[in-house]
Amino acid sequence: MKPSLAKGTRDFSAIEVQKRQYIMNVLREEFELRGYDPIETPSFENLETLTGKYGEEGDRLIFKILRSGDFTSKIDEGAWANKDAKTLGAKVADKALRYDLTVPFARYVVQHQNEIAFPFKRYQMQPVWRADRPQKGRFREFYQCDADVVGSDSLWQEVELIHLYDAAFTRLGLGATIKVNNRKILAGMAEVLGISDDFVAFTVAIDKLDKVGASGVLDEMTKQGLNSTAIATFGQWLEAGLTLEALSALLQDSEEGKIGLEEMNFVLTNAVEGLQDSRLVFDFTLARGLNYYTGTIFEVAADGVAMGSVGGGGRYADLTSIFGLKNTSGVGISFGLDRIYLCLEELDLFPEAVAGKASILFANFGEAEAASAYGWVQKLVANGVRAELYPDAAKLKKQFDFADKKQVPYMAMVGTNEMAADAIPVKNLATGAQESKTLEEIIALVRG
RNA sequence: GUGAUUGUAGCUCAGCUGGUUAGAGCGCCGGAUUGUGGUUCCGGAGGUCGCGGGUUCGAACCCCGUCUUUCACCCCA
Repeated sequence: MKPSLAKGTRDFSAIEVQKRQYIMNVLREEFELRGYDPIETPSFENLETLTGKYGEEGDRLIFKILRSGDFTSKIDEGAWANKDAKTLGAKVADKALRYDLTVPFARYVVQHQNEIAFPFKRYQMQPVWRADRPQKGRFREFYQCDADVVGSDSLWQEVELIHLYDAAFTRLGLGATIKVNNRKILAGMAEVLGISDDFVAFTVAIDKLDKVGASGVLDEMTKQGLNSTAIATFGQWLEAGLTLEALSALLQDSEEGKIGLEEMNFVLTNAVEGLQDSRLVFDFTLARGLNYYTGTIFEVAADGVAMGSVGGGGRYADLTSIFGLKNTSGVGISFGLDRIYLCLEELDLFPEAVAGKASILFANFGEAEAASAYGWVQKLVANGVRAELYPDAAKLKKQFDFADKKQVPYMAMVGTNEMAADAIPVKNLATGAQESKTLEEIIALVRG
């Protein structure tokens, strides 16, 4: 059988894992500095925990897990004959791989509500799965690194999360534009236009502004069947420019819209203080597809790279109520590890040091010599120096080739003459220089 | 889900208009060279031409289906 990977998945080799760990270490430090604690949840959940949380499109992209028993007996003939995928799906599968980290987190909070102290701040770095078609920067298995707070309505949380984004991307050296909006502003616009019932279609159209332009957005709205006078009015708004100032006049008659603007102003004025390298911009076209967002929403684009968003998030006032915990508002952000990786790679921003540390390989000259060499290896390892013995008494050429390929910088030669010696020949493989060294000298040399 | 695109040795790729036994470079294994590598030279192994069907005297090449790759749309990190 020919080995191959499942669609949209990847293997990670040593250097890639090291680079990924570098990113995760930065994120972990920034999370923990601000009081977020780590949790983990299972890779799969009950199907009903996940369905209906991500919108229609999202439901389609959930990876379902086939029931392990005799699922065929649970299907009645009528449903099978109708080929109704939705009903059949629930019969055939009752578990699913997690689609994001937010919904499992909401489930976690409700289930552990008596053990945790609110406001509860957690971070989580785990893979998620989506049954999407792969393309640039899009995989079917990828990592999200999330920070969320639940149990506080305070807008200071939003401010902190913006600073968290800024601090992380600044440290990674990745120029980032943090776009923010507020769902209540969008809702207010729909309300004033009298198209609240078509809110989703409205946001989908608006979201395309930078891609298709103003006329494209209006065409899209027409295609979605929105009220034509509303579309015309919105066209005038677009022409005049939808700044925060303009919106405060336009949304006078919407209570929700006014609240949204208030919130947005608070977040913006407080978040610009102490911002490092990232740009923070209000973007009224930012909508986000996940339908559990209710207030502030975030999205981060990396500067200088053509890549989808490298992060996103927002406030969800009521996500836990689906699981039975009311009046508990949460807000959180997500870092897209895989896309951040691609950006850092493309812009050549990984530091040299992520590659493996220095180490030393002991050549194997035979049974007795190997035993002596292994004694050296043990002493070095005990002193925190990466050392290993070549396991077989192979030809030296082969042992050197191995060291080269593994990029081991030093090789030690414990031959018959050195078996009892206090100092042994150590060769620098890059320069070819060879010198006799004691244990202390080797420790100093390899540690650099 | 829609529309394109890709698949030949471990890797990167040639392979003419359909015509004998499908090639190269790199890598791998062995030797020149039994305790000092990277160079060089010599030899060797390695291929169901993604898979299934069809057309043809004959298919890596043409047709259909399918899987896979990459890209765009939708949506998203």
